[in-house]
Amino acid sequence: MAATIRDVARASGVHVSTVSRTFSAPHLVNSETRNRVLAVAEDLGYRPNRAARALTTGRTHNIGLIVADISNPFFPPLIKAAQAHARARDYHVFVADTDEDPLVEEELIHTLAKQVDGVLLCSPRLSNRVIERLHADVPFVVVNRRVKGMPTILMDIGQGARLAIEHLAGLGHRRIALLSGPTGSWTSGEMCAAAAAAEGVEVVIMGPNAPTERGGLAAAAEVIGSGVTGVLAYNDLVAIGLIEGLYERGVRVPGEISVVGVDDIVSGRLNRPKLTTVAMPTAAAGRMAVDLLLHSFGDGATPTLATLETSLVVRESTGEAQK
Amino acid sequence: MAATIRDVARASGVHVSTVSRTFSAPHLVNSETRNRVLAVAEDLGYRPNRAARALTTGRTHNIGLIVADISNPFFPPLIKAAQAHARARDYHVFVADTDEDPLVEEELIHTLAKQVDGVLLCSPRLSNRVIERLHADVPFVVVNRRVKGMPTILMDIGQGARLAIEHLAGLGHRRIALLSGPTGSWTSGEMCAAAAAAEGVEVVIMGPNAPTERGGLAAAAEVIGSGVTGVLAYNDLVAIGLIEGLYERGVRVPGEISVVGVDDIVSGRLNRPKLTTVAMPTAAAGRMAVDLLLHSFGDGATPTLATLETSLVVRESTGEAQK
DNA sequence: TCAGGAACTGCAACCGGTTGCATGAAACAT
DNA sequence: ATGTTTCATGCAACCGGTTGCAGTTCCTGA
Repeated sequence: MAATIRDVARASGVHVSTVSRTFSAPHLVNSETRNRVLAVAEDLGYRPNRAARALTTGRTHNIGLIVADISNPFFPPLIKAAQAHARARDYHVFVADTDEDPLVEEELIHTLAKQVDGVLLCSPRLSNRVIERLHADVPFVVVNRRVKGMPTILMDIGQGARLAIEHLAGLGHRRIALLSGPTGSWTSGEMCAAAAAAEGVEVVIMGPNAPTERGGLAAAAEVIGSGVTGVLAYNDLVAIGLIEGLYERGVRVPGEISVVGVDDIVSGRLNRPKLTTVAMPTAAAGRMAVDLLLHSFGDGATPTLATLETSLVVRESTGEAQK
Repeated sequence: MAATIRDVARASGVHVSTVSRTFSAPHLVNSETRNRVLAVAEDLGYRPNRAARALTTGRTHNIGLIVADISNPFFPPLIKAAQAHARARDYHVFVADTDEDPLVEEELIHTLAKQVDGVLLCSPRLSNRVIERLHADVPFVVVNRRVKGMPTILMDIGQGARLAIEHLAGLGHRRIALLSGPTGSWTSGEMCAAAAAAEGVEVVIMGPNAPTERGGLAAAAEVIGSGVTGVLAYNDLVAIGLIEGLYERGVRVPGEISVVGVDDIVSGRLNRPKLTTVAMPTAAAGRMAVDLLLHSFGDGATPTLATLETSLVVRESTGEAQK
C-alpha cells in the first residue's frame, strides 16, 4: 500500500541504500542524485517507516511520559510543553497515568521500556531504590524527585515553601499548619523539611492528605480544631478544597484563616478568593526534561541536575493574622 | 543486550518460530514445550520487541490521540480514560496537542499515521473534507464532530443546550446570549442550532470567542451592553471568565445575570458561585472511542455512531430573572 | 604518468520478529 | 497392514529500513 524505500529506489533508478542515505545521511549522496530521489519520494508520498528504522538503529524516536494523574491540573501544562518540544525534535510522546499507584507505575515502566528511548518520570511515587533498579532497563529523567546519579529536574519547592511561610509570618501569623501530600512524594518531603526549619513561626504538620480538593475538604475540621491562623497546603486543589470546607463551617478566608496553595493552577486563579500560591514553572520543566533526556542519549550519560526557581504569587487568600 | 527471541530459542532448545508461536499463537504449540519456553523467557527477562512485530504484522499496537489543547480541563479526563482503557487492551497511546491550529492538526495526523493503527480525533478543528481525505491514510474515530461514514462519538450538546435554555426560560429569562466557540467547532455549531430553534426565548449569538477564560472575560462588556439576563457560554472556562468580567464591572451573578457553562470541569465546581453547567460524559467518551477504534480494526470497517447523553447540573450561577 | 585519495554508489548482511509451507511422528479409520 | 488426518515443529523468506565494506570513477599532486 504505502510506498517503501524499494519503490522509491526502483522509480529513481538507484539502490535502496542510496535512498536510505538520502534521508539519514544526506551529505553522503551526490546532490543531483539526492534531489532526484527526494522528488520521486515526494511524488510517491514516501515516509520512512519508523518501526523498521527502530529495528536496525535501536532508536525508536519515542519517549514515555509518566505522571501520577493526568487529571491533576498541575500536569497538563507540563505534558503539553514536553509533547510540543519533543515533536519539534522529531520525537513522539507516550503519555501514561499511574493513578497514583506505585505498582502501576512500575509495570508501566516495564511495558514502555522496550518501546521508547527514554522515560520522563514526573513526581514519581516509586521509591528511589526501585527507580535505580529500573534505570538499568531504560534511561530516565526524573522530575520533582531527587535520585542519585540520574538526570533530574527539580522545582525548588523548598524555597517556595519558605517564601510562603515568611509571607504568612510577615502578616503576623505565629502558628500555621502544613497540609502534607501523599507518602512517597518528594515535594511533600521538601515542604515538611522547610517547615521544620522555619524560625519565628510554629508549623504543625498534618497529613498525609490526598492531593485533591477532597483531601483539602476533609482536612478542614482538623485545621479549625488546631487553632492555627495560616495554612500552607500541599497544592492548590487541596487549598481550594480546604477553603470550601472552611466556608462550610463558617470560617472565612482570609478573614479568619489565611491559605496558601502550591502549583498556580488555573482554578486557583479563578477561585474566589483568588488563591495566594507558589507558582511552579511546569512548562519550562517539561521542555527542559525533554532536552535533558535527548541530551543523555548523545554522550555517555552525564547526569545533570537542574533546579528551577519557584515564586510566590500573592492574591487574595492571605491577609493579616487576626488578633 | 536485551534477550531476543533467538536467545530464548537457543536456551530452550527449540526453533525461533516455536518461541514466536508460544507468544502469538499459543494453541499451536504443545503445552509441555510452551511451558518450558515460557519459563526460559521469564528467566531471561524476554519481552517481544514491538517494533519488530509491527514490521511484519503491520500492526503497531499504538493509537494516537489528538486534542486541540491538553491544558483545556475538558480533555484530561478523556485522555486519562482513553489511555487506561487502551493500556488494558495492550495498546499504547500517543497524545498530541494541536494548539487549536488546523494546520498543526493535519501535519500531526500525517506524521502519526505511519506509527499508529488508528487515531482518536477529539473535537477536531479540521474541516470534514480534510478529515475524509486523511482517512485514506489511517483509521479514525472522531469525537464531538459528525463526519459522514466514520465511526463517531457524539456528546449530545444540542440536547444539553436545550436543557440549559429551558432552565433559563423556566427561571423567567426572556432574552439570553449564547457565547459561541471557535469557528470549526462542531460543538459550537450544535449549540447555535439549538439556540436558533428555541421557543419562547430570544437568543442572541455572540462570538466566536476563544475557548478560554480570557475569551469569557473579553465578552463581558458586550454581554452587559446587550441587555440579556441570561447567558449560555461555550464552555466552563468561558463562563468563569465571563463571571469574572461581570464582577469587575459590578454586575452580580446570579443576581443580575445568570450564567450556564458547558463541560462540568473541576474549576466550575470550585468556583464561587458554583457553576450551573451542562455535564459532558468525557471519560465514557474516551473509553468508547477506544473501543470503537479497536473494533474497527477487526472487521471490515463498520462505521458506528454513538451518542452519549449530557445532563444539566444546576448549581449557583443561575437564578430567577430580574424584573 | 601514476600512486593515493576523495566522492559516490552498490552489495549484502542484519535488526527481531512472523508465517506459509514442508516434514515427521503419532493417532485414527478401514 | 496401509492410507489419511492431526499435531507439533522446523525451515526459510519476508517486513522496511541501516550500515560496513568494497568497487568505480575522477581528481589531485609529485
